[in-house]
Amino acid sequence: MQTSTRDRIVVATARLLQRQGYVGTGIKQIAKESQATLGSIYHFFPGGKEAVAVAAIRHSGQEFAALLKDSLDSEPEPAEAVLSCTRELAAGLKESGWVDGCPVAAAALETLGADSELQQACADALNGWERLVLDKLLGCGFPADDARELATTVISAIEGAEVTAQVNRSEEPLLAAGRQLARLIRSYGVETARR
Amino acid sequence: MQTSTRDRIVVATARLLQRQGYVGTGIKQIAKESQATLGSIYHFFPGGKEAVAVAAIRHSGQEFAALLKDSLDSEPEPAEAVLSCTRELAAGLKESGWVDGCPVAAAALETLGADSELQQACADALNGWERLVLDKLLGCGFPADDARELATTVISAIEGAEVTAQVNRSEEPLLAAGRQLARLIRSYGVETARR
DNA sequence: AATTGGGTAGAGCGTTCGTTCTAGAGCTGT
DNA sequence: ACAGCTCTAGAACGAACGCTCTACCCAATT
Repeated sequence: MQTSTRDRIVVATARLLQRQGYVGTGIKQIAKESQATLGSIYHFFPGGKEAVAVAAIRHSGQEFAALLKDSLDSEPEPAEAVLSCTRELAAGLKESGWVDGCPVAAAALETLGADSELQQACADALNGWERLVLDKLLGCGFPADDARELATTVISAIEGAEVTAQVNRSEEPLLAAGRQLARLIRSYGVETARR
Repeated sequence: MQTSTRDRIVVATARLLQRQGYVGTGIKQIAKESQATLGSIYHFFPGGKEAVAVAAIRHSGQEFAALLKDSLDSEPEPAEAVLSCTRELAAGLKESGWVDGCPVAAAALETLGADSELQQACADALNGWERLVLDKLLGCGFPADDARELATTVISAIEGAEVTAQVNRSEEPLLAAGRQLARLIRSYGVETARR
């Protein structure tokens, strides 16, 4: 057995949350999908369903952060980097049959009212991604205020574009958002000095 | 009795879907909230839960379209119009305790896999809103290609910014998106001739 | 060899789900 | 007065929910 049971549970839950949200995902489905049993799940996560979901969201947050970081680092210019990022997301989304969108959006929207630990985990994930974009912009010489506002806008727009792309089963919204975001970033006319 | 039972069901369901999504909303909760009974619900909507949800999403789609149209028409310049729109959304979101976000996003994300009538209703709503923005841009003299790509980007960005704002319980993401979208729109340098 | 305890296995608890069903209330046309 | 209709009312069904519980496996420790 290569991967530990705990990891299998987390990974399977992450995918299920991404596709069907929190309420739509049952503990027994997690058990089946991760090849674990109820006993194992409650052994590793005495907190029950919510605890599993929190771990899964944190996992998804880090996983996507790694992907985002790679994509941002692959291009020196931030405008180009964002563009390449949306292209990657569009390709992945299409490949999954428009099913694997933002890994936290569905769960986040369902648990908004009840400031739970789960909701906090979603917020953390989103803010972590935003910080990656912010750092990229700062590293390219953007003024702090501009960079901050741009970073939140970039993450928000990508988030929304992914939803739109999923609903319309088309890469176009994501690609359009990428092009427009690149244009927006370039409009600040910061010549990237370093790197 | 002012409003008909059917309308009460649709309106109550729309609000519940907006806040807790499709799976998170139960038929019995709809009955309680709308002051109807199970009998009434199944009388007006023989299709069951999904039929109620479809009607509710369509209702939400039109309602938000009206709000969007008013907001867009309140300003001659499209950049200003989008900005004012995000301000309105931010205010409403805050007022609701960060709970009343996009009325279709939650439901849309949960039902992505199963190309149901519900998913189609969500897509229709989104596309209807996009069309309003598109018409505004076209009416202000934007070239068709630019207008189309801008419209999808505007809707996507607002959508995503609303989610980000909800998760962070802050108006800032929505306001930042509004400012940046306005900047983006202005960057096309189209002087609005007519009107 | 015996014991311990982390991990596995799943039957079963109480509750809630969406739906169906029967019964009746309130009105209209004859 | 009566039949025929729309709409209301909620009990009851099977299925699925999250969770608890006991029993068991097996490698490491004594």
